[in-house]
Amino acid sequence: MGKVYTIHDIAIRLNISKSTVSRALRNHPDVSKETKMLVHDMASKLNYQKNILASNLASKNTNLIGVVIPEIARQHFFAQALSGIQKVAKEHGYIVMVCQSNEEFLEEINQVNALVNSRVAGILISLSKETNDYKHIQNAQDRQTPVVLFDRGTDKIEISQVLVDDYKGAYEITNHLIQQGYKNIAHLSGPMSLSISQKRYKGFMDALKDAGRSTTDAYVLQCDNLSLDAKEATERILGLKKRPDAIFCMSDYMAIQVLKELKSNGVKVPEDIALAGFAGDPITEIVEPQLSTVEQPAFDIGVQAAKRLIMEIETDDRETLGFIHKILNTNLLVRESTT
Amino acid sequence: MGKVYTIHDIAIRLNISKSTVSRALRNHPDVSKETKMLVHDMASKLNYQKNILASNLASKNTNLIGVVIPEIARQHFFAQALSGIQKVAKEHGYIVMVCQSNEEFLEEINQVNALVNSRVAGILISLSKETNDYKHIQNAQDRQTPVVLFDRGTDKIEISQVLVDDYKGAYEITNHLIQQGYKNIAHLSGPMSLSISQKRYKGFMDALKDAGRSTTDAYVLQCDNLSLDAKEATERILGLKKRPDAIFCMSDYMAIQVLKELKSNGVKVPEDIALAGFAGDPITEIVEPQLSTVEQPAFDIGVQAAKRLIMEIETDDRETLGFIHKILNTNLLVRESTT
DNA sequence: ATGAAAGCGCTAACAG
DNA sequence: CTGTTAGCGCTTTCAT
Repeated sequence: MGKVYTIHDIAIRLNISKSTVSRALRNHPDVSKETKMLVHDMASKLNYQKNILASNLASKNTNLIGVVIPEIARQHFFAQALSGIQKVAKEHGYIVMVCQSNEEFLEEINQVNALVNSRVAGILISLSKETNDYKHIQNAQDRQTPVVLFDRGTDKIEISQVLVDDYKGAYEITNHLIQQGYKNIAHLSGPMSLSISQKRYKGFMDALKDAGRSTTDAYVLQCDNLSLDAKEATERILGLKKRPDAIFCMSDYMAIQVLKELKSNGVKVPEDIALAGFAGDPITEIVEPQLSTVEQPAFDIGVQAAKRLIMEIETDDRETLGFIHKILNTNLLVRESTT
Repeated sequence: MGKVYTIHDIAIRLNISKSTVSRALRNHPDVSKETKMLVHDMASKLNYQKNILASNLASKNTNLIGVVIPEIARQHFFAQALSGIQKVAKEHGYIVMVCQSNEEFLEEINQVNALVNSRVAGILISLSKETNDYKHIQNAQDRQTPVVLFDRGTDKIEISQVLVDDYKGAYEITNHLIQQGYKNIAHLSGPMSLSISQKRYKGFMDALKDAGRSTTDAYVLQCDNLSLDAKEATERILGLKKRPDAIFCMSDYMAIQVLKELKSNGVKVPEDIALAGFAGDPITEIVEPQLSTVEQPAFDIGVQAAKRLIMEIETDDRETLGFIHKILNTNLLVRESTT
């Protein structure tokens, strides 16, 4: 039932001006030690809490960082990246607010706009798989809100991005499959609107090509959980007259589903079909057989992206700071499912 | 580089007053169709976006709901609950901002205070496992910010809570173990600061008692990942002279780790030792053997908690609305690991 | 070192 | 239906 006190209240009680209180509270050098003491004491006595809305409105800046990710759950990657973001944000005195786009374009637009309107200091986005238009992002930037993309980027607009070397990661694991002697490698790719799908697909194809394999008969299924889910895709693969002896899935999440489906069809991994994923989700270590995958530096992506965003927020010359593309390395994890 | 326009800008251009613009934008009935048209047109022409800070400051309310959860990842439960929260929030025009306490008390306090200071309309909290003092929550309520606890509650303060029937869930799965003929059931409990640990522990003990079992020699290990992690706990159990023939873990997360450890020690589940978890995490269906567990209505918890919070936010008589304790039912999932 | 005054961008009586 | 006038609670010149 407590009244909510303002600087006014404490100014009155101390018989000084609002301005002085405001300064004292922010530890402004122009305030005497004694006044500061008095103010702080009174503040804690009244349990004063600064109204951040008012503060931000007046000072025209906030300590909020908005994060928009496709989904918070299921993908261990985002959770990890988020931790990285939060670590850095905290160190620099920012609070992060997280929004989910649920992989929906319209929802992403909504969230971004809501964040901009809430006058966040900056925004970190990992694009939804439906996103193929970037006006909302452009718009945010135009409205002086720095934006940094992480993990899922685009070349269509000028913007800082912190990504993973998806191409190389896919290339390496495909190559590993080839080295292991698998002759007929299928690829379950993701929606091609996603940069990561494209790059992983390309890495896959190039690895085949470079090994002198025909890429024309490489069996690729685009699997986006809408028109085609992993379960169905697996069935199709199993139904092929020339059944692949290895499957490279563009994500661990897919790989897990495929594994489940293979098992329930009595197909042995890796004896009958080898299986590889992408992400480095901890679950790949738990399933049987353990899944080979491409480990991503998820936490570090978050860290780098947040650091860059904060730099863009705090610079006084955005113009000459420009944009960066940072590509982080992956790490091939060879496990039971491909050996 | 775009200038950021305000209602003032559009008022000037249209030669009307700010108030009318403000009203038109909010679709106030007192504004003529034509003016509304003009205003909206001009607004979109200038790409006007309302400054929510100013709006909220003036109207003294926000459309933000803060959520504080121990951790966003790893526990599928929270992700699910969050989805439920977001669904309801969206339906009612609220935006949710999510904060992690990382299971740390101090971090929880920080997050709650930050949310209150940002003048969120209300807060949903699932307590950290370190939390045993509730001043920060009391404080938020005192400052007119409704708070609802979900999943992890407490009886120490008067507050609305949406919980799961942990006691009954634990009782039932323990009973199932007993029915299956397991004679020596161990329990890996969680930190006793957590209401859910206590209730699950009690459910376990009572089930034994009611079956006429001696509870004094029931082997219970309190396992909080700090003083004792699941791996170590498993080793201890395996080292027992009178080795248990079943283990009931207070969480699926624990159960998975135990399972891993049992396997790596060549112990067969359920032949040598049966294993059960709690939560209904999808991972329990993926591991081998599939884990018996107690399914929680995670999404629904989120839904109910959010609904209640919004009710408390929007009521004009908080006093007589009072608090509620809502206990949702669980569902026993019997699978391979206990049969 | 402190105060007075203006204003951030919006909403909300109150008039008319 | 529209305009005028005050604020919301804080920051920020500009004086003193």
